[in-house]
Amino acid sequence: MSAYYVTTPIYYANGLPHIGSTYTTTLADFLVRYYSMLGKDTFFLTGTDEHGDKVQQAAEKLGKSPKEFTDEVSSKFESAWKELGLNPSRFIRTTDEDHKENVRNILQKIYDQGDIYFGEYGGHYCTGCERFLTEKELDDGKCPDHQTTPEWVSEKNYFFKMSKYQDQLLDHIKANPDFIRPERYKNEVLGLLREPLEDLCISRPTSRLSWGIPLPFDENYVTYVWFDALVNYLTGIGYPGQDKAKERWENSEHLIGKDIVKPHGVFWPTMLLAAGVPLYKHLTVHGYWNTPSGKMSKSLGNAVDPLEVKKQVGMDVFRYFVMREMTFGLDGNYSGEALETRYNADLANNLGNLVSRTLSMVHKYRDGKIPVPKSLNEESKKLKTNALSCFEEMGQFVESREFHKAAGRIWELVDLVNVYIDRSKPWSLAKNEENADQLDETLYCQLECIRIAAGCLLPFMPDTAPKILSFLGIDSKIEPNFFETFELLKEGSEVEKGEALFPRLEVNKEEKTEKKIAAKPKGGKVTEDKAGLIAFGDFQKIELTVGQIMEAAKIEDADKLLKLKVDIGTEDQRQIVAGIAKHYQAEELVGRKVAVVSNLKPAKLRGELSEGMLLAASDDAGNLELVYPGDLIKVGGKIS
RNA sequence: CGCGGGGUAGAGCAGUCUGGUAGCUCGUCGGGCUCAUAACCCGGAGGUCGCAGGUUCAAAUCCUGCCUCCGCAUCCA
Repeated sequence: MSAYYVTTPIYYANGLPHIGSTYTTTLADFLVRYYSMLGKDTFFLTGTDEHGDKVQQAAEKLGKSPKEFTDEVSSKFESAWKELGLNPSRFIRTTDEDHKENVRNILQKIYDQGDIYFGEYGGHYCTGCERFLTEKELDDGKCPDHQTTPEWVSEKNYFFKMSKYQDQLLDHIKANPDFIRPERYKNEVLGLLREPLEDLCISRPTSRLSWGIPLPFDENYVTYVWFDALVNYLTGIGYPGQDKAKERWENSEHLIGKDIVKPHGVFWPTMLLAAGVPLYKHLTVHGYWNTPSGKMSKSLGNAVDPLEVKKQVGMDVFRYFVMREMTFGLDGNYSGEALETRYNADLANNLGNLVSRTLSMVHKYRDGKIPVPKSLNEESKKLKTNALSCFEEMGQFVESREFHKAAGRIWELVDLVNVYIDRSKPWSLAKNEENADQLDETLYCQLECIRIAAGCLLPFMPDTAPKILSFLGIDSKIEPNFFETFELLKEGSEVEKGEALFPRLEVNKEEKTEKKIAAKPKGGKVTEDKAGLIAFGDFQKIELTVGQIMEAAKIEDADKLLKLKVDIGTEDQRQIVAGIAKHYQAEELVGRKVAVVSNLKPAKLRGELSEGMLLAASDDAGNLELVYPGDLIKVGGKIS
């Protein structure tokens, strides 16, 4: 029995699962389920990354010890995955004792062989941020957050001789084309390796950061980020000591998002080479989920909450959607509308309806008992051929990590059955007793196809697929011949009528839509009718307030933006960033009354928080004029 | 000349490495069927593949130049 070992990144312990981490973890869960079906010994690792200054600071802010803080966060992660039906074999924490020990052992080994040295590290240190800023972060030589000039501080630290292993890694990548995939990311790493690698700073002095794993050879330092975090992939399976660990490692796959290609594609393999550990087998990289209007981010508040999605449509639908919708490796768009379209088209109309119409016919024409045909005609044989190759062909797409095509292959079969039914016309056959054999044949082929499709669907939809199989009177334990025979369902066994698997979602009925669909996370969505008109209720959602500009200033480096402080009658003034710098000078705006959209979701523009927008009129000639509410209504007055 | 990713039917996207009838989903129009979740089936309309050059018998695909959109502060897949 061969092994399969998959990991997700360990998630940093200062947030909660969001669409990205849920996507990665879902893919891992899918792969584990798939390879388990093939009879492999699978292991699935995820967990939390708990050391570092961010965590230390976050804990301090809450008046907690780092350990208390990470205990809470990591347990939230753990229970969230459980809630979402994602079941790792181990949930690792970088604060776990075996991990700390493992990290120290590996560090010691690499240190002993001379690949870690003590050196000087210099940088722009901002005391406000309590960290080094990169050249890029500096804004005209100053810290963008504190507007202070950082001090040039040099610090002694330990460095890992990454450069020593650069060529070895390059050779490995060239010799193993699927080491990093999809190809675009392999090319990215090859690009990084074209330049000489700098050695990696792997420590922080305890005087500055105490929340970490002490270096085994110098207790005045803790290890910083790379060894702490990446080594978890070995600790998770107890490498090298534990049984099976070696075989698992030989069949390991790291699943990551495209933002952390460099640490996983460059740092980690060189670390492994230094540690004398064979390299992992695959690094599989996926793209980002964006919203139709741009990137998703916590600070913009448009991030999708997976637990909310689960509540609305269920995890199976989410799983299917993310795997089917995104071309693996590229970025994809996540929207309630797209989800709704997939749901109705693929799940309700095709799959759900196919199951429903088939079961209904078996009940109507054969009293709910499965009939077995005497022979198959050409049409049925063609269908059978497609069904029997479905799992294997899907598997080929899974192997190449083209999940969208793997899902698509199942629907190729589903579509084919719908066409088959239409051509066979069982409802006509049922009218004449002479056609009983043909009717048996048609119904049986439908049922067998549904059985196989549901089997293929198991890793995609672990709740729904077993349900379909149970409708057919079989359990979801996959026998070795499950996908190889077209004669598995037994004559006379009963099928259930089954409830609708995926009730259609009604489009353009605002209330239902808002309730059922995972749309934009807050505020609901505005539904336009065909003439582009919105309902009065939609308009009412917009809160307009009379405000007065108290301060105005131009934003550096932005030719259109002004930063304004606006009094709208509330206790605190609102900061609003407005794109009107081409039409108004900052000075002339102070004191001016304006109409403000006061319940707009805050956004950051050029790093400045904007908590609303100003109403302005414009024409094709490029003129723009702020809407002016007049003198009668005081600041804070409502506009409607 | 900062880095990276895009620009292909009304919308969303494949296809580009490995040139050779431009494909998928949704929408739309017309027809069919009635077993089914107003579903399913058939057919049609709709594209100068961002622009301009070049290589080639042949270019969405290779080469050159240009235009344009998006991401690159913390966080984060």
